Amino acid sequence: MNLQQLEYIVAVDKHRHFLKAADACFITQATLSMMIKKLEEELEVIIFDRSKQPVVPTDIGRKIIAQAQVILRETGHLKELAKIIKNEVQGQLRIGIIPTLAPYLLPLFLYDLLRKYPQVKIRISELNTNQIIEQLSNDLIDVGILATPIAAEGMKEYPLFYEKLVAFVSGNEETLNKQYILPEDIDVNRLWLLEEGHCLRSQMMNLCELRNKNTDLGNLEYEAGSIESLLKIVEINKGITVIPELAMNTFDEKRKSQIREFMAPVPVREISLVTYRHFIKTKLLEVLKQEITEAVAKFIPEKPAEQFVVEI
Amino acid sequence: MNLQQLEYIVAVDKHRHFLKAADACFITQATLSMMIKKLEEELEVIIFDRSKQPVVPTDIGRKIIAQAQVILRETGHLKELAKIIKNEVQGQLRIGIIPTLAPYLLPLFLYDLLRKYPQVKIRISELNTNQIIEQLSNDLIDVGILATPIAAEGMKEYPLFYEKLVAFVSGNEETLNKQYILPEDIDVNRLWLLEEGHCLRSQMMNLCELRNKNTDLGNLEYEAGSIESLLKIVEINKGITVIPELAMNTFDEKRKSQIREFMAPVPVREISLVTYRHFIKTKLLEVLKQEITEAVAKFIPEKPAEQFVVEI
DNA sequence: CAAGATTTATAGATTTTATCTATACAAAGA
DNA sequence: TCTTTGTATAGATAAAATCTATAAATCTTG
Repeated sequence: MNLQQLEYIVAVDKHRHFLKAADACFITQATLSMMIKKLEEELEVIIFDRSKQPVVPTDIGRKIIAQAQVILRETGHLKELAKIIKNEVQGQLRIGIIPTLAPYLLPLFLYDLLRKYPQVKIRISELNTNQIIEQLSNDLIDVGILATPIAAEGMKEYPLFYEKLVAFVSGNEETLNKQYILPEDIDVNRLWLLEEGHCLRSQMMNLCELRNKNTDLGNLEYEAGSIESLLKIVEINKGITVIPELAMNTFDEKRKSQIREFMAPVPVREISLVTYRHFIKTKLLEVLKQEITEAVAKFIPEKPAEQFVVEI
Repeated sequence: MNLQQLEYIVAVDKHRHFLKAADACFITQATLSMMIKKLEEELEVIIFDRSKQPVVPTDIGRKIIAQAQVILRETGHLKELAKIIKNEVQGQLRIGIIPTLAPYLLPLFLYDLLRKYPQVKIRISELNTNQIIEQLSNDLIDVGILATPIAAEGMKEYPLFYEKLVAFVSGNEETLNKQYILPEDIDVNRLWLLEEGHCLRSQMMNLCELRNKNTDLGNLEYEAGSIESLLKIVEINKGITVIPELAMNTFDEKRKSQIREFMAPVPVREISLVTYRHFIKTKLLEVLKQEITEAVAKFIPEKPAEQFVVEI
């Protein structure tokens, strides 16, 4: 017994004519006859009385056909279900995101996304790059939002946008006199860094060609835990730091005046969605990518003519 | 999509293991993988997350599997239904039966049959042989009970029993002196016949080698419409007639004393069930045959050593 | 009542699908 | 790193569904 045979008997019941039913099923009459005969043999029941014109179902046949219709209705439901479900954005998405991005990126899209897709449950963890990679591998999170490229086996990267790096300069710094600066303009001895583990720290070090150098401005030693801390230090004390573009979104005029952009080619960090091997929540990923890209486009409208991705 | 694929995903959901599920389905793991992949492609939905160990259905997969189980349950019902129905004796059976048999045969089995198979509806028409054949051809009745053989195209005969023909002799007839008689002993001029149309009439004529002879006993001309009429005439008047064995079932002693059996080979009439070409109520026919044969066996226990079927 | 039309069944060829064996690939454990 | 476990894939084979052509049966019509 198979679903087609059931369709065939329902068609014959409907048309009361083998040829018409066959046409309706897009098969030849010969095939229809054979398939129905086969079903009858399997069930050991005669479904149609072919001696009548038009053909009529037998008493038994009517019951079989009724049940066949139930089955076909249920298979219709299954197909419908699949169609609805696959287009429906739903389920849980566990996101890991680096701390230098989280407070600036998440507010840009999260609220809209949750309102637009009420069936989607999102769980966010602020993690540094290594933690994200580990948790992806152990299926503790579904997707990471972090700076790329990362050389990690089995990870897939989906670049979202390129975020400029800019300098944030203390009021009494010499660098502030220039409109555009070069990496070389940054005095590595006056550069404040994030604490160990932040990818932005290594990017800052790479940008300024700084290797394992202890940054020590006078009597203060401070490895900042967040960009906001970095900013505060520069403001209160002296020196310079490098921050990503989105961090200056909510800057007041005072802070804005302390920003200095780099001369072309502009250093940028590549921000990507990263998934591990057997990631299957493709629909959710697609939505996430779409929502982030859209939201970010409003804040990073123009792309510099020349840019280069700073290594991690 | 087909029923097997649904069975396969249900099996994988149950065993949470492709190889075990494949064994349970009596196929190889390769086939199972391919079939499930095919279903997933058709529905455009991923049903199982194979990266997990043991494999688990996806959120979507769980819903698909649940609906698959509904469908499989309904197909189970269909098979059950067929099994029950095909063993259940039910439906309407329209029987045509010759008048020389009806009042003697029907009481022997009809009541028991209806009680035994309450789902069976029986409609009986007393018809002569030609009417039965015509009504069978026109699907006005399903089965005939009559004397055979009949040479009619498309008819199928299922012999039930062989009914002896006996002589019923008036008290003042010479023939009564013999214990067993021969057809030649019957004076055709003293033989009462049934009216035209009864097969028993032609059988009587064939038995007595009588052709188109007007039977006329003195001043009475009477073509009887029933065996009971024949008996009454013989009793009241004189002469002789031929009746079938079952007609003497309810005879009192007086009547029994007027019966004379034929010497071997004993003339019998063959009583059969007759159906037309596309008869499909085979189960009902089987039951009818069984019930009649059983009932008649109680009244016609011994079969004569030598007998011959009288032609119609 | 024979000839043609209509309807379903059947035979044999062909295409499609399901299944198998063997092997690859991936992940986990020793 | 090697072995073990679990799933996927490739190619061959077996099974099935389907097709074309035609038969058989019935019905219609001149």
